[in-house]
Amino acid sequence: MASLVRKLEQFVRLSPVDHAILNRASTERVRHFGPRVDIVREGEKPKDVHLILSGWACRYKQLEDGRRQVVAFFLPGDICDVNVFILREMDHSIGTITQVAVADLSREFFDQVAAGHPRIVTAFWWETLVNAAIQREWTMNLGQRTALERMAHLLCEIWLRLRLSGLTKGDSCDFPLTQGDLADATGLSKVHVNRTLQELRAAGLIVLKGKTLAVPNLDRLMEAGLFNPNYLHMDHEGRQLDAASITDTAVG
Amino acid sequence: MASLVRKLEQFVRLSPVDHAILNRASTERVRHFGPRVDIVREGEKPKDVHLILSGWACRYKQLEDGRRQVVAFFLPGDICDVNVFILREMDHSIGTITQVAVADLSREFFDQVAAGHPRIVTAFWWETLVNAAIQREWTMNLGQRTALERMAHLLCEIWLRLRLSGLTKGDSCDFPLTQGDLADATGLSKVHVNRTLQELRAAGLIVLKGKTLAVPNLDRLMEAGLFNPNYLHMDHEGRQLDAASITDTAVG
DNA sequence: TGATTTCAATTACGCATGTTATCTTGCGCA
DNA sequence: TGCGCAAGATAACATGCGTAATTGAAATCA
Repeated sequence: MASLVRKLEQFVRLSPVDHAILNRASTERVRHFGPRVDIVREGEKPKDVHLILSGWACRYKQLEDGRRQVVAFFLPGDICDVNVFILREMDHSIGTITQVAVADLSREFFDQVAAGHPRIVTAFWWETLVNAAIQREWTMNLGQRTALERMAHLLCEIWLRLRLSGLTKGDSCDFPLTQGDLADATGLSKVHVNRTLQELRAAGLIVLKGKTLAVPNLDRLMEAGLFNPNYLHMDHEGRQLDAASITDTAVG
Repeated sequence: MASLVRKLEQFVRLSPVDHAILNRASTERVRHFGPRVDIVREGEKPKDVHLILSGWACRYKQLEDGRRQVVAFFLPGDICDVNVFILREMDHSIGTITQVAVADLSREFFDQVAAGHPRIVTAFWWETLVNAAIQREWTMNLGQRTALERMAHLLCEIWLRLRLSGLTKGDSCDFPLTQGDLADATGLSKVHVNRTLQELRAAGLIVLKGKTLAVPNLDRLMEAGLFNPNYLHMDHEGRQLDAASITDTAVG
């Protein structure tokens, strides 16, 4: 729950009671999954909302002939879909990338929040709106950007989201995605993902080896990806994010 | 408001009071726009939520070099973004396609709904979740489908959404999108949109002339677009949509 | 420790789609 | 009624990216 609270508090200041509520929700009903495993499958009835406590996961859709599109990555602190259970069936699947710990949030939890915890409601709306904005940006990414821009853009996004949750150290971070994952997320072939990564490496924009990514110069990577961070809505009401607020935020 | 209520009631039965609330919200503060005009611009502070009363509009994003991506189409009865005003600035623009009438919904309106009208809250969550699902499907469309599939898929979606709001007559409907609009939405060039439409016409899947689209055989068009309507979540709690429920729903 | 599988790298070749350009058709407006 | 411009159609040519196939390097596991 550390990552979730840290993230939400970038946006709304939560009360001690709010903290307690979130803390409780994210320690009850925790499940663990291995890597490369489905948490939820398309067609199932949505039952709970999933909060990623640790590990990476993704949301994906698949065509009958096997073509697969990753439509979102979930990092620690991400909520899969606030209030999904009002829908009859899932229109996509959620699968793990690495080992993952998930907290299941019930309908009752959301009812309770809606009834008496307006700041959490606002924070969840913010989460929902940002996720929608990310999905739009992915549409833009796939529709208009070249392979190189697209890849750079995706890496910038992941980088900033990790940094917001305190999951980067210096200029590097864990990066468990395979080239196949990146291909499914960018709509490129694996071969072309490989070519594109080589190009980014050759330009000195990334250092990607094993399961670690380093970004020596974020500004240059952002330029290459035509990346404008506005859609992440990482600031609020005049509170700007700077290095200090990112690294110093105390977390209950 | 007719289209909005008709649509929402596919999902939740609203009380007479709910009707009155929605009716009031959509008759106060109505604005009219000409075709090809911006309603909201990227970077602005979101002030109200927009409900499209009549006409077609779109949500789009643009890169500095002019590349433009339409990330959503708005049809009558669509709400642009429930609760956007909690964000500091818009990450995209909203522009009209045709003449458009818009009702502006205030923060106070949403507070009032949240406080005392749980069915409307649920209905708005449904609207939000469906819009998110549509955006995901667009990501899939751009990332995995060929030009022909992509175009067929888009046309199926628009067709079904129009039908849900009672805006089709028989097998045809108004269709004000230019090939340029379709290009911006599908991520294809205008030339290739033209080629693709020719191909759909030659296959007898669509009849598109002037500003009118006819779909002689929806099932075949859906096959061509690998279209699975599940993501539109047009049914709920065992209530299936059939021809009757679509055409006979009484609207206040 | 070797066997097995997954992931990354690389090459050769083909095609779906983009680009540029020109021409035609349709349509709003004086 | 016809001018003027936007939208649609068509053709010739260019290319970014996909496909298929092979090899090598890591990770996983018996």
